[in-house]
Amino acid sequence: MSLDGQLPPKMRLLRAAAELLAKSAGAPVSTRQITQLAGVSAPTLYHHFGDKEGLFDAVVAAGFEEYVAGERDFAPSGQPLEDIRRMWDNHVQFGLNQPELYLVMFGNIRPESRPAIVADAEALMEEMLNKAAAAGQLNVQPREAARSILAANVGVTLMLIAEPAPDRNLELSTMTRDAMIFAVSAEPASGSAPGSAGKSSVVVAAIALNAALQASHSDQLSSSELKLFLEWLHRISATPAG
Amino acid sequence: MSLDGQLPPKMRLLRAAAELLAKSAGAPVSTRQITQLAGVSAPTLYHHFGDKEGLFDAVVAAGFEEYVAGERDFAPSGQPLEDIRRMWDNHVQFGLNQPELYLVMFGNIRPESRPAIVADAEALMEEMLNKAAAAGQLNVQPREAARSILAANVGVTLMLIAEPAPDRNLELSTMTRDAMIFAVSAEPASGSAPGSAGKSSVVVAAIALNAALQASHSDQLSSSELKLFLEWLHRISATPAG
DNA sequence: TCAGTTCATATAGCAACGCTATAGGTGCTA
DNA sequence: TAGCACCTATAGCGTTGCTATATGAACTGA
Repeated sequence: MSLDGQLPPKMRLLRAAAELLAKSAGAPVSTRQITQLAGVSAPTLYHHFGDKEGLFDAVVAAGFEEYVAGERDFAPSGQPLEDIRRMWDNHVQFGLNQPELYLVMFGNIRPESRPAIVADAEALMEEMLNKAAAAGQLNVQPREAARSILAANVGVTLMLIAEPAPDRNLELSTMTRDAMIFAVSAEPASGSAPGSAGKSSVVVAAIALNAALQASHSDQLSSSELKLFLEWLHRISATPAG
Repeated sequence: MSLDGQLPPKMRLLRAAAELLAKSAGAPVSTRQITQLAGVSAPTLYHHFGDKEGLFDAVVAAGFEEYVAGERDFAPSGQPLEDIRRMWDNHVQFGLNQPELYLVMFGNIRPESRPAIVADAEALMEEMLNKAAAAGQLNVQPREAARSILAANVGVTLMLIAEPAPDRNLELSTMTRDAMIFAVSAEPASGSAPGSAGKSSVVVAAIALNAALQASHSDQLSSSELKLFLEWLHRISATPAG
């Protein structure tokens, strides 16, 4: 019933709390559950963490270290904006992997206690944006860009967490990500996208449609179809909505 | 000590809960506090709302109605994208005015219960974006644009709530707002467009057409023409680039 | 070696919590 | 007036976060 008897009680409490929190689906986790799973009695918790909240803060801090480690993990690609994309995706993935922890970290932020984490997360992203700025790829100050991108990143992740897992559509993330990165960048990562793996499928679809229509050789639509298609388009776009 | 004795107990409970929640700064609010402030005894709460959570859900529902009313309040400017800006600002202001309520509404969303509110908020924004799409001002589908904009809007609002009030810099909001709106809008301010190097006017028109057709008032195309058009569009956008 | 001190854990229990079994009062309709 | 819903209150159950107090283990200095 209890977690490994070998670890010190402090660690066992941390792991028990994290485990129960992850499984709790939002329901409150009691100190009695935690201490029982840790194989420890009540006062031990208060000796080490002072508070229930203190314990949860420690869990959050541990989770945040894991987050930071993940954000630093990959090798820099040499293209700062591409690295920002990876940081974004990594952030989203962290949230989806540990939704309860994420909700505590970013969903419950109140002015009196939490923003230290937010500030650190911002600093992490700002660090990367500084490289982009140095390379002349930014049209706003790195700090503002970092705050803006992180805010959008958090919002997207919360939205995805709110959706039932089977319905989750990660295109929301890639689309918002690319919109934000483009908005702060000085030069559009234009058509010849470097390592074009990162392009959103919306853009791909748009380019595909464009190409199909421009090229009269399209084998998707016959030339007569195309002619009709364009005629309809014209008819409709010349008409006020309604 | 008790709220107006004239209102029915159900209302008094709602108001007491809302008031205590607003003042609580994140600390939990007990049913005993609520019932005492409402001048009512414990079982009354459970008679009307079943649960503590039921009461809080009712508070949230009331808050959401207020939010929706605010989002519909202003007269349409005739420029859909300008209206989207106002919706964004209104959203942020709502969050800053009632941070505790907002955190419950958007900061604690879990897949099992909450997303109804998110879906409604998305629908609200999608409604406005449909007008933009019909006017040919969008380069993505209104639903995707609404989800993306709302996600960023929520993220920004949470970030601003997390900051101590004196330090709040609303430029984070305006900057992110304009970035998102620009990213989904069809008309680049100048030069080349987002990630697009050429989101052609054909694409924009196609999206506009799609929006107009969804509204189904269209007498511009016969229903058979419409069906064919949508089939072509689907064929084309399902085609890999190049 | 051994008292003194500090650290770490346990027993037992308090006040406050969410909630409910039960019953009494009120205003209808017949 | 009887009967019946509806609404509210008294009292109390089990659980919660937390603590007053005590016990054992490990280190310290003389």
